[in-house]
Amino acid sequence: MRSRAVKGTYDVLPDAQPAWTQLERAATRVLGHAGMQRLTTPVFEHSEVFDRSVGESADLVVQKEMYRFEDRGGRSLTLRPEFTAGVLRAFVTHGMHTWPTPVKLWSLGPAFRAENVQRGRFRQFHQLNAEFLGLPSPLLDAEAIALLHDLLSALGLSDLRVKLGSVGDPEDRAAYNAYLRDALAPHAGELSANSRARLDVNPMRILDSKDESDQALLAGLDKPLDRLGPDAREHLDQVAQALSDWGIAFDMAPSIVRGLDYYRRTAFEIHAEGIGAQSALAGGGRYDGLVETLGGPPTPGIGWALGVERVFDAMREAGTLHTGAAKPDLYLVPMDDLAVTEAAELARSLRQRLTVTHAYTARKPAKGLKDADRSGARFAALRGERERATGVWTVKNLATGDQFESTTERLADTIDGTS
RNA sequence: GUGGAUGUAGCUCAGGGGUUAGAGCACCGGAUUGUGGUUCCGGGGGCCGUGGGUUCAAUUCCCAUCAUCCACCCCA
Repeated sequence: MRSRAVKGTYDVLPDAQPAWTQLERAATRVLGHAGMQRLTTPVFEHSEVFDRSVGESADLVVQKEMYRFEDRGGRSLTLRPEFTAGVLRAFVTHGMHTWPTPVKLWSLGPAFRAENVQRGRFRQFHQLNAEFLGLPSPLLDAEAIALLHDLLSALGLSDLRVKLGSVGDPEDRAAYNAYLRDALAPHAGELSANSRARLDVNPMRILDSKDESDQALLAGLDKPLDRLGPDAREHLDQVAQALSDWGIAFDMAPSIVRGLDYYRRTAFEIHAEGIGAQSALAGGGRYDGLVETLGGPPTPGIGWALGVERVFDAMREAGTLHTGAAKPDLYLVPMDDLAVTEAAELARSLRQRLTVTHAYTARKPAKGLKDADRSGARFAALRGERERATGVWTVKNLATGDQFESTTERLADTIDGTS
């Protein structure tokens, strides 16, 4: 029995819970005000859902890094490595194409990838995901990016870099891949091993390489953005125009690419400084055609996912992350056995209005007040023979040291009014 | 899969081939049989990650292994 969480997983202790509340509230407000609705889907799906969405040319690693298992009925199931496929599966399952367009959904929860861990990267990690379905309009792309930006701002993050690009339409991508392949093939021997493998499968991914000689070879070549078809170019320009109109700063990213096949046209990422090598807080893109792949009607869509752990990391750097376990309003200290019963009963009745905890055994006042202090309570109320004689509790404001007596009937009012 | 760093108390860490391994914080008790935080005193807690090797002797040195962190890789 190893008393340690599985590699790449972690416990969210009471002290860290407020951050999750903070995130959930911000999302509910910012996304909710845009008419987005919350959707919760299962953490696992039939493996086929992810296989179909991932596509054929995606790196084999993508397959390898999925947590996949057989259940007792022999079904192949997979823990979701991302949200999009499951959300779109639900879109199809529930016939959401008949809902008013666009359908705008957000989700929050864990996802799973069997990767090696490092700062900002876990095996069970969490994403806040958003999908905007049913319209090809560039306005929807801009809205998606703006909402992501607004949500991060609401969380206190201002030092952000928005990178906007486009992977083009499928035919643009095919043409660009062919161009890259032709241009690089004569220099295949100079490419890194990884990039050489990609030359066949998905040459665009070579743009992601950090290898210096790879980048040197790429330096003189056109970027995907240089070779967009007129439609994709027009789409990107309109997204950029909308963002500019709305005052959202961004950088054009000429060589932004995606590992998955289903992306087309708009692709974007948001990065933060100061949180280590894994600096991408969120990323997304347009995936017209994916719903169809999953068995639904042809439906355009765009979406993004925000990495919760990385966002918390950035918020910690920015000093905007909420921390601290919840503390009671009042801590009751029984000073004899009869008072123990009285404290339990009083706590129960006061809990309609206040957060109340108490000692479960008789305590000397010094110990009881120490307990109260450690609980973080604002007030302590003590009860012994002396109080019982007059039907009161001795109440002490633990911050100021002020002390007074109060009947059980008035206790809640007294403390409410003093806070 | 690769590289580097680190594994000693609940936490953060110091130490060092030689008898019972230390500090701060935290925890428990006492000073305090009706008053917390500050202070003082005392106490409980450790297969010094694991296995092997060298040695009269290993927590210390060596090797392996596992784990953690950071980075590479990868990144839906």
